[in-house]
Amino acid sequence: DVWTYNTLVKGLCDEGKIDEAIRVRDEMESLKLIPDVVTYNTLIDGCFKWRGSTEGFRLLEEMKSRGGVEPNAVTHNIMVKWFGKEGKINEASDAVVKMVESGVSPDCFTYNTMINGFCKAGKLGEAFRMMDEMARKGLKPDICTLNTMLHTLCMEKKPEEAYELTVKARKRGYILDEVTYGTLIMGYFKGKQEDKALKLWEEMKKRGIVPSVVSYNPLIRGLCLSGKTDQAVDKLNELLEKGLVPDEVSCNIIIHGYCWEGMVDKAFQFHNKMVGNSFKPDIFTRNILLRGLCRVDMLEKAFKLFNSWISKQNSVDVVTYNTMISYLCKEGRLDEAFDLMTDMEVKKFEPDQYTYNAIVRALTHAGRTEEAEKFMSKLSETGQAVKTHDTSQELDASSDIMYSQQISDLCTQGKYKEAMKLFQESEQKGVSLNKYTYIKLMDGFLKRRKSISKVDHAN
DNA sequence: TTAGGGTTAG
Repeated sequence: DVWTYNTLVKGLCDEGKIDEAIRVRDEMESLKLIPDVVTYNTLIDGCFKWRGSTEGFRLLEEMKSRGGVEPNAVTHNIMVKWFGKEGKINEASDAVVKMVESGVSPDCFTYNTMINGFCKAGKLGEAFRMMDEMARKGLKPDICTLNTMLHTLCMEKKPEEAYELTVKARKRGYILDEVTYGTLIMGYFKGKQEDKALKLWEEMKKRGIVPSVVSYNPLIRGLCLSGKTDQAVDKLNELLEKGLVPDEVSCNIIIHGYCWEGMVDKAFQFHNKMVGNSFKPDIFTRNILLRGLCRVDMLEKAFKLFNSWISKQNSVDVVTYNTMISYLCKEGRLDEAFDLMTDMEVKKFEPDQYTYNAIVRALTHAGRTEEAEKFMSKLSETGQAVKTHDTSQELDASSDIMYSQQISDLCTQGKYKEAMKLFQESEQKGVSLNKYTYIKLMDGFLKRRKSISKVDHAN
């Protein structure tokens, strides 16, 4: 029946076999089994993932015209997700507006997707506005919302604050999961607090959470970051002993660890061993190994590998090109770097800030300042120029402190509504609040959630 | 049966 076929479609989409998945849809039609909204949602999501947005939109249209199926909340959430992933946060917001217009209410999924998008785009303020809206609509922030915010804090190297938040969250009834701990572990390693990370690993197990690759990978990555790749391998073996299967990410982490320590031979040895163990090297693996070779000055060997990949479909990307270009630049082999840049453009890979940065630095170093300036302007055209301060943000620092202080105070007094109002005002003025203020606001949201739960129970 | 949080490269 339709469910059986939908399951098949999902399986094919997961493996990236979109053409086959579409053929299954056609087969359904010929058997007079009408593809439903689930069939199309699965196909649309798969298309966005493997074929990009153009194909995704085409299928969305096809769903309405050919299938006569109307988009539901899941369809809209898929759109919001992919806009967010592409960093098109405005389009994502528009998608939510469209969703409302077509009579579908944004749900917890929608909000979490948007919040994640804003966090990834570095727009923490917008993320908080979303959380506020969510609360106003009576939707409770859940463990995914919390994990998203934790991730953002950890990326900002504030693992302590993230941890404090989880302590409070647990007191308020949140059940922390493996993702929570994996995120915190990553955060502590990032903050060079290995001991705390390891303590959390134990705490997680003590609380009855059985680790899988989801939490093993951050631990393994952390050990590699601390220059303890051999210990990381021990953890990988521990994972194997438990009957768990390391994924591509786990293997790439270890390979990167060895390369980082300059042990390229060991990296290749491990790579070869794991390939025999059903590990499928991907674009990450190739880029890691390539950079590893370049770092120890084995540029010619790197070139040999690079040339062997370049003719194959999907074997290289802009990172691969940039790796070669930047090491050529370091060696002062500018002409070859330019050749590669031309080649990448022919192959439809857009040079980005890394490409231009490498070229500009090499040109400056060679005293070719005029050419360097020409590329500088190209760099700014990419819209991802080297970090310069936005002058509009350069307000008097005292107003930052003032707003932060006042918002924190209001939170302490439990006046979250007023705190939010002031927060919105600060956003409009472009004031940057300190991290502590964000913590206080988050804490406020958790408290609000608790009071909502209480009402639920009372009802 | 479909959608959200985490882990990998420059």
